[in-house]
Amino acid sequence: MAGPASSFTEGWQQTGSLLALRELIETGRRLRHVIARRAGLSESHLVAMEHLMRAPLGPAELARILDVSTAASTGLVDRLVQRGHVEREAHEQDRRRTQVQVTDSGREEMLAHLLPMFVALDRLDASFSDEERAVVERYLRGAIAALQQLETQPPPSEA
Amino acid sequence: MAGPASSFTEGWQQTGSLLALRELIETGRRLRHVIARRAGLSESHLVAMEHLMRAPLGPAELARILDVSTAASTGLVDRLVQRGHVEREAHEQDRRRTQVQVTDSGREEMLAHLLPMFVALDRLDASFSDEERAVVERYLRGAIAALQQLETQPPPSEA
DNA sequence: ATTAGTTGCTAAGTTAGTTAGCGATTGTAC
DNA sequence: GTACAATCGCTAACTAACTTAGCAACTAAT
Repeated sequence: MAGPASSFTEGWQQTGSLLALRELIETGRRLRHVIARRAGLSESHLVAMEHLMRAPLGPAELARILDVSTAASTGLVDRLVQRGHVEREAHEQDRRRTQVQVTDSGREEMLAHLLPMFVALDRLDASFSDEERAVVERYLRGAIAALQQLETQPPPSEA
Repeated sequence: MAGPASSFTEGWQQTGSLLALRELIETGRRLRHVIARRAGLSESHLVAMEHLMRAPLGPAELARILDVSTAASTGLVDRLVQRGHVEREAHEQDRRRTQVQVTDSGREEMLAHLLPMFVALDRLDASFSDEERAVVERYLRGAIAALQQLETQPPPSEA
């Protein structure tokens, strides 16, 4: 006998855009997994490198971003240092801290893996008009906001 | 000195929709991580359950979908059986195979975690017109196709 | 000056993956 | 029909990446 949640989803009519949205998230996850494998990295390493390429971070900041313990973050940074992808540097003002900085060679190697995806998506994006892109952006921003809200609040069943 | 890939991305103009697209993929990844944690599952378990809720699968099929070894797939199914989420059943025609079937309670528990996301995205989707949704779907399908193509072909640097 | 909190690490342990190999079974070639 | 190849799903031994607990050095707050 199906429970209430199963009954809900059985009767649920999903639009093409909604199905495509969920499939995109799943495809993005799979591609990241494939890229990590090609790069010889774990997915955590890949995500960490993507963040570090934006700006240097401390291991504790990285731990918070990746939602892992500081011990795990230390280990992860150790492995990225071993590969020559990043370097640890002393913090200018706070002697407790270090700054993890991506090396030039690390950045180049990461981009060699990520660029095909950037280029492919850029090409798709360029094939839409400004008006169309505005609609798409509004939809995607709405989806991002909805998902982000769920990250921080517990589901209704926890009451 | 920046390499060629770094120089490319430095000069790269990204549109709002392109930035939103990449941020959506990242937010989807984070939310899946959070949902897995809340459910007390690893991300592999969560992905496996999502697939099994669509249709029963054999451990070897699951291994291919998840891109893990059959040994890992066996272990994963073992743990899902231990939690009462799935059951193994003999295959009707092929005595080598088993079918992994989601239990009613497993399905209910998974949906309790996933439903808030479904509902939130459904609500967003409903706030767009048919014409707008058509544009969004075309964009998302294009993005999915582009990403799927990259899963199967090596990047240009491997030549 | 003292207390509270943060940073980043080590140690010991756990989880979930890997590779190698195997028996049972099915599929293919002859 | 027989022999061989391929597939399925598992076990064993090992590895990678995480966890919790705890610590010294340092900064923030009082």
